[in-house]
Amino acid sequence: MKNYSRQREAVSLYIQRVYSHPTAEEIYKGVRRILPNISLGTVYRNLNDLVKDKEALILHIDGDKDRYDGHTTPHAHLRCFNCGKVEDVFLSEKQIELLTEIGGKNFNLEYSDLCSECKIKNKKEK
Amino acid sequence: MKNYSRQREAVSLYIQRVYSHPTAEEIYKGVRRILPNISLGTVYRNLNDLVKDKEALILHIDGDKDRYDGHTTPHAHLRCFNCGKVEDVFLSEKQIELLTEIGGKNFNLEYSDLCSECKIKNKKEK
DNA sequence: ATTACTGCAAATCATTTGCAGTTCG
DNA sequence: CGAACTGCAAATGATTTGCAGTAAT
Repeated sequence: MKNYSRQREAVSLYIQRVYSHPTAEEIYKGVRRILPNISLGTVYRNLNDLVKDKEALILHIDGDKDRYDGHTTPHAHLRCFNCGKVEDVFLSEKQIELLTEIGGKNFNLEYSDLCSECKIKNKKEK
Repeated sequence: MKNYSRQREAVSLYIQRVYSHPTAEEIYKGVRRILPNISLGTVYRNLNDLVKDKEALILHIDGDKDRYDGHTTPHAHLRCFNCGKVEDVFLSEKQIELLTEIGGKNFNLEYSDLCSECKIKNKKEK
């Protein structure tokens, strides 16, 4: 039977509270403020469990460090090629329907572009 | 100035000829039949160059080994959760238009599902 | 001749894993 | 108690990199 440890709960809570698509290392740093003795290995183990239980998404966006997303309702991601940030891109019902038509329910859609912040900065510089 | 080595040409040719979305290791094995002394490091370096020059796509699909795709016209990918194969999913003009509307031209769309082959096997077993 | 590229082997570094001890039910 | 989980540190393995030599222009 499953054993919901304090460590798992803390990791789960952390990724639900945050919208920054953090790496394991970042989650580790954040959760350490609550559980100062948690180890990075435990963070990885719990993230993997959460992904298996479909309570989190793992994003293999740039081939560097993996990122995690505690929000599992369908949406897309935008990776900024200026600052590296990963931003959520929300989808309408119609868009979700069309994506599901192409290849099924389990889709993963990602873009590289400037994020909204860098787009604004970019305009000002002209 | 750029220097188009035999190694680069062989790697480029290989990924253009093949539709299997090979890993660097697989490309290395394939290219070694033509250039027996090529090294894995050189394969990686040339793949990275090809990606920079937009002559290839790099696919970070399952967080394991990266895969490479020599076909850069817009299409999606289906990763089979039974056999692991990565299959091309072709898109209509209309679908490409929709995807471009959501987040711009540089999109990357991927599904997990059974591939066409495993779907057929699955039906027979019923 | 000069610059770009190679093969080789070692380094890197994100992630996983083995183990002895701990916590949860 | 027994199973599931932890912290720690070491192992793993894909990818990158330094370097001395080679090839392309």
